[in-house]
Amino acid sequence: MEPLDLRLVWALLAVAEEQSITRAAARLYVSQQTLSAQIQRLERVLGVELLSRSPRGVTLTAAGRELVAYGSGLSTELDELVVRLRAVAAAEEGTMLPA
Amino acid sequence: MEPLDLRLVWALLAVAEEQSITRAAARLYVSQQTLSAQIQRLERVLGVELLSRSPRGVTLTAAGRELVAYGSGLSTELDELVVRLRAVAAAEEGTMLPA
DNA sequence: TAAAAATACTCCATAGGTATTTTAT
DNA sequence: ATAAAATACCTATGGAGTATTTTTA
Repeated sequence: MEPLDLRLVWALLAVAEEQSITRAAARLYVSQQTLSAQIQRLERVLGVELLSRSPRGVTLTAAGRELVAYGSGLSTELDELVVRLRAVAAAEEGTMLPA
Repeated sequence: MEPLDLRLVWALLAVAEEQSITRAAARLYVSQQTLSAQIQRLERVLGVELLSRSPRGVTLTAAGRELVAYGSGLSTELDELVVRLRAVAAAEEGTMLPA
């Protein structure tokens, strides 16, 4: 199975906040077309529609809201994880005997 | 900041189980060189050494063990998430009125 | 000195950009 | 008619493979 690309989840978070692919794209410094394709890629990998499209713009589906909720928490968790890893690595360095 | 690529984390899990890049590579159907590069990429992104290398093979650093522990749980969580998303999507479909 | 991992290189898949078309109010 | 998203097409970055070299117990 194709693995979940977290960049695409972060992209969805931006779309959710802006309630617009076009505006989120600007904020992410990518083109509207690219962000649109990213969301489609995410939907294809998950096999689930995340956005309802109309010429007025986009709204989250129930699955989209669920993923946004999970993704927000995950984003925080991963940031904390990286900090922890670096702390652990630094501590291990400290246990090395001087050359 | 460069985003964490989960495929690389799954690769580390395989290396941890096999305690060997070469054997893990075989299990993942990629070359030893590719898997070696993947782990280096992961280490570069995180800014942390995950493996201690020697001609005898590899062993996890403290940070490597921490990431393996976190990654194992995450793998399970994400599988469950996908199942949940599909269930939610199916339920929403059900609420649509027939055309 | 030999096994395990790292490096050098080549190639190709795919993510991203630009131009354009489609959609539905 | 118009503003938003989708599609078509092209390009280039970087991930994967093969051959080879390096490492140290």
